[in-house]
Amino acid sequence: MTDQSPPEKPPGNQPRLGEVGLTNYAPYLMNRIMGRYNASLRDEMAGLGLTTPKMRALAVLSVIDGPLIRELAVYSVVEQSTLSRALDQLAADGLIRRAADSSDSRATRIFITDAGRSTFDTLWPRMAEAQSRMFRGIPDDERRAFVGTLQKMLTNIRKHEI
Amino acid sequence: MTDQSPPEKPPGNQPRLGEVGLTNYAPYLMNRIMGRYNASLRDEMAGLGLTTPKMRALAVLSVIDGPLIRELAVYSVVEQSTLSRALDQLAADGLIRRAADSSDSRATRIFITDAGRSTFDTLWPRMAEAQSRMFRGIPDDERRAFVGTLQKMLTNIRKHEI
DNA sequence: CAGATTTAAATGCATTTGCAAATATCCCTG
DNA sequence: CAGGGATATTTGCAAATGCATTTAAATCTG
Repeated sequence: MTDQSPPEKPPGNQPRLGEVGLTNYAPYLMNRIMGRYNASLRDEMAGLGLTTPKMRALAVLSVIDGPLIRELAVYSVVEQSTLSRALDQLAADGLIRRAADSSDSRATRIFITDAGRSTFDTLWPRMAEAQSRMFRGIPDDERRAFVGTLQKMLTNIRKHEI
Repeated sequence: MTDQSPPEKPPGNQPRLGEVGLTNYAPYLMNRIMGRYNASLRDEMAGLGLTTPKMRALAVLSVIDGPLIRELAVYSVVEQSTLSRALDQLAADGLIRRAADSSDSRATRIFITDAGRSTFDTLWPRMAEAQSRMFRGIPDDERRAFVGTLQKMLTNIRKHEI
């Protein structure tokens, strides 16, 4: 990849970040916003004995019933090995339950317990608040359009994912 | 904040995540998209001896000249202690330079070196590509609106930040 | 202006992370 | 149906992370 090799795609040379500016580079803005969102929940989670991976797993499990661990890893955006250990802790705390898959004995399905659901229910209002704060002063239709764009983006990056 | 205390805002009780659905909860979508974006750059960065914190610091420094470390931490979305150590490595590799602030001898300002700029220039095309991939098939005006909303969101969460 | 308080940055340390390898099982091919 | 990959999950281990503390310097207060 030397300075002389032609770019892979036609669009010519990319503008420099300096020209785009940080605040016009979407991934930067998104990382910054999510950094704050995640940090704002950390304290609340710590009070419930949860970490980010544990919370994300619970959140997904509150919506999706009995996924495989590898599916849960994708949905909850947590590395598989990290998730494996997070699940150990959640199981030890009785918030989830591992169950052997009926047709594939390599696989494990994860189910949230009543205790897990109740823990998540304690946390959810804070997550909803955090979202409201993010969107404060942004009209509903703009918000809807924004989420619509996010959904398209997820489809784009999902190529080889679940 | 018990179940009886009135909510801060009129909208009554928050809907459950189950009702909203993961794919209508913006923070979930954003975390998932950024997880993929960050992962897609990790290999490229590893080849340049960079980690996510180091890359973020370089990216910000390519745009903002000589910030204080604490400012750089905010802009680059990296914990101050993590950044401190990332800067050690970047300095050892000659990609940045620490310089005592002239008016406050507690403070340190960080400057990117030519080598640092050139390393970042190698990485930037991949970052730009990653962004293009995210936005594939999304029309320009929708993209602009999306970034506009992100900027509003950044303002919202920025309350006590820089 | 002395003492208390705040602020900037670095560091100690226990925990967390993620890559790579190990383990167990499944599936495909000849 | 045996053997050679795939695939699901866990685990070993070194490195990275982040909280809390330390150090040093600035600023506020009476």
